[in-house]
Amino acid sequence: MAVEEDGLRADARANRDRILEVARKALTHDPETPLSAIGKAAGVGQGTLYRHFPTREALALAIYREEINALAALASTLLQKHPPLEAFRLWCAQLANSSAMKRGVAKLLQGATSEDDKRETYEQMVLAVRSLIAACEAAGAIDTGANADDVLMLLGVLWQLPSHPGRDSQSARIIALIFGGLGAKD
Amino acid sequence: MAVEEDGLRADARANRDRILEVARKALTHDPETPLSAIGKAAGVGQGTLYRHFPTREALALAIYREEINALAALASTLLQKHPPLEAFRLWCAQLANSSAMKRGVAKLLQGATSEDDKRETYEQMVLAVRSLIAACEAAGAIDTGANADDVLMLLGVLWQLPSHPGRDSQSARIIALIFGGLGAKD
DNA sequence: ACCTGAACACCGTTCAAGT
DNA sequence: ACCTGAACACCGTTCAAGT
Repeated sequence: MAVEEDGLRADARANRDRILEVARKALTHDPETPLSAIGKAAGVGQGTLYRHFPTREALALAIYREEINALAALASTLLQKHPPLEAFRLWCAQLANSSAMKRGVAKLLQGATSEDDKRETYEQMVLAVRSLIAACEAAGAIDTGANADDVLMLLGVLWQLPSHPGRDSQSARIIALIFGGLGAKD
Repeated sequence: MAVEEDGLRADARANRDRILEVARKALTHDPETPLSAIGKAAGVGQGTLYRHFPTREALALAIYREEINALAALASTLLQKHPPLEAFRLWCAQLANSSAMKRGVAKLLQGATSEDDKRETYEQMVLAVRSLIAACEAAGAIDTGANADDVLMLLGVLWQLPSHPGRDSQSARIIALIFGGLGAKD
């Protein structure tokens, strides 16, 4: 009767979820928390942690996947409720604020094209940016010809900004710079 | 009679130089080369390596410091020989091509403001960008009010680009985007 | 089919002994 | 004043034994 959404046995799924929950808190507090400490805090053996997430990177990816999925989905939502350029701006602001992931995912945007699960996550983000660009172009709100990969690369610096007093205003300035590069008509 | 340029004993200086030389090759080949392997390859004991460079980051910083100094110095050289906007463009192109450092220094631009030696290196780069911006503004070649930290942050992605077939053209596109954001008149 | 936890390997860090 | 290299500590990874 148990619903097995992903073919995992119930206890395995429970372990997986518990690891993710513990790891999210631990890694946002200190990105270099020993995996052994996470395993212990989650109450699972070393082997269990390692089987679910073969590497530290795989663990980080699993943690942030939901958050990235939500961001990607947000693009079309915003496009339905707002004029294209406004939607794009709101999306960028949201991206800058999704500080939970911070530098954890910055690496994804770097060597992104290597492994499969990385590529998949990265592609979602590119598609979101591409749809926002396309809508703005169609509305004549920005110049044509912008490359989604390039823009995402630049937006990626918003995740690399250290958290300091002027962080929010710096984000705003950087977004304004990028929109200027896109030829945004405001 | 020995000239001690930095107060180091002759053998200590020789060791330091040898470590840097070996480390440069090893780390550009594989950024995660064990420090112990570098020590062995340089023919020094573990303790010697560790005393000269207390952390992996300190070693990387020492390696790239010359290269960064050269880049920073290049700004004023270019400004003397070319119109401001042209100088800025050439400088960015050079920055994109200084691939020897690649991702090694990308971290510097992130949490840059933490330790002292990092800050010093980072400041050099900011000053270079600031001088280029100021010259362009004075010549009316770009809009006024751009923030050097922001621009350097964006230029930093040029160091994060993975090396793939279209890398050079992507660099050029990204630079063009940034210059568009600056309001460059071409 | 999945878990545990001891065992192993590796690497960064220290430090007593040397020159 | 600087170096060596063995010793230590820590952490990622594996695997035989369990349920």
